[in-house]
Amino acid sequence: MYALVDINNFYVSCERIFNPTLRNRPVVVLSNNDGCVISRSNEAKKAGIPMGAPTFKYKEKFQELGIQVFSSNYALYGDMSNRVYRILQNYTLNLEVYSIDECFLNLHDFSRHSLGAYGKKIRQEILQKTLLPTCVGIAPTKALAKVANHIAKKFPELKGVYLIDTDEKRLKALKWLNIEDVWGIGRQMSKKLKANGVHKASQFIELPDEYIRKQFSVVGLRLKKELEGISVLGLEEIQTKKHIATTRSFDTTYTDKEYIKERITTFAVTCAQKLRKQKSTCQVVTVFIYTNRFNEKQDQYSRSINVSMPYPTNSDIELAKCAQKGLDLIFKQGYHYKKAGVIVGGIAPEHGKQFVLFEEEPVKHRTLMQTIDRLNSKYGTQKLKLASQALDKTWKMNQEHLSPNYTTKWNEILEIR
DNA sequence: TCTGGGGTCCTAGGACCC
DNA sequence: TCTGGGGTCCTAGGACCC
Repeated sequence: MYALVDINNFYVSCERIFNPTLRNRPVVVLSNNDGCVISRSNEAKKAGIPMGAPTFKYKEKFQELGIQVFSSNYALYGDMSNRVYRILQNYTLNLEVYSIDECFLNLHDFSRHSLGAYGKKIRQEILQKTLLPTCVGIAPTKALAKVANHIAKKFPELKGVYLIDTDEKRLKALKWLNIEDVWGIGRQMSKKLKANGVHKASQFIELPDEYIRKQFSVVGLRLKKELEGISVLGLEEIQTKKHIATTRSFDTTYTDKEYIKERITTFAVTCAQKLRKQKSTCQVVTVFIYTNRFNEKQDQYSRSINVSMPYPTNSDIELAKCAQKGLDLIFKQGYHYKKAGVIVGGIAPEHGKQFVLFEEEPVKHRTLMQTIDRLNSKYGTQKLKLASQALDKTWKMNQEHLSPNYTTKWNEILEIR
């Protein structure tokens, strides 16, 4: 049996912990740059604020309805997430951190007769120790645990915990569940399914295997098995990432190559730092650029390219060089660029690097990078930069509604007091 | 004027091999 | 008139997730 523990309206709930006046009031949290809504309290959902609502279109509505608005505060959310996972680790080490606010637990060590009670206990402990409300869904497969969690969320009388442990309950749940709410069925798939008269999860599992395989590939087929109660998705405990990305939308569009080159360089450096932090190297750098897809009047252009390196590295200098080379290959003059990014792949551990026959990373880099990291951690991130990064500029995000870093910066809190 | 960022996995098609 | 079969690997693009 699997449990899915999911923190309710996570970012909003984090803001509420330290600001009790927000309780029972409509609250939303915005994305980077305050661009759009990415977390909503139940009150905000009821008020008709959709997920992904662009801030500029909803500003008046926020005011009208007295909705409290926050910029995203990842220092706070990341720290609260860690606290929750430390609690869960006391229950079992057999867990998969699925996202910042969701965690799968494998419950095979737990007594089958009291799974519901365990769910309640977990929920209660998290609430007591962090003030974060969660829902717990328990079922024989991960996809069904998702379903159970969804039910726990929708029916308050269940008090946040639902257990699917019989076929009867499973079928009842699937008859109730709308097809678009099934984990793994997104916009395209539900459109196709509804066009064929499939509106409920129960109808999906009645479709023949061959049909699902053909229309939705093995991914769809696996999902069918999972919903039938046959577990095919295991717990993915390994936490090594396959890609690490640093990407941003710009405040406005830019046509100047030098500007974009500077941004790309900084993204590459950030990727290198993320790699060093987790003691990894990479061997492929992907660079991409986009125009503004929302502006239909402008000519659209988007391209990405992979640049392979001769040896695995996590050096700022190597990655910056490589990313700049990639940009040179894809940049086209005359377009208005709105977004760019750098993604590194071919990730491997720093130690036990593969032996390279002809080329070696310059040894100097390793000690240089260690020094840079040390100075930056002492004097603030990005104090020490490469010359190809802009020295005079700091790229500030739009964050008009940022809350204090309650749990990680005590001096800030004391100042407020 | 103003629409996020960071991930995963799969498939199709092309280049290449013998 | 007639032009093989069976592979691998890589990339771009698309679907999905939170």
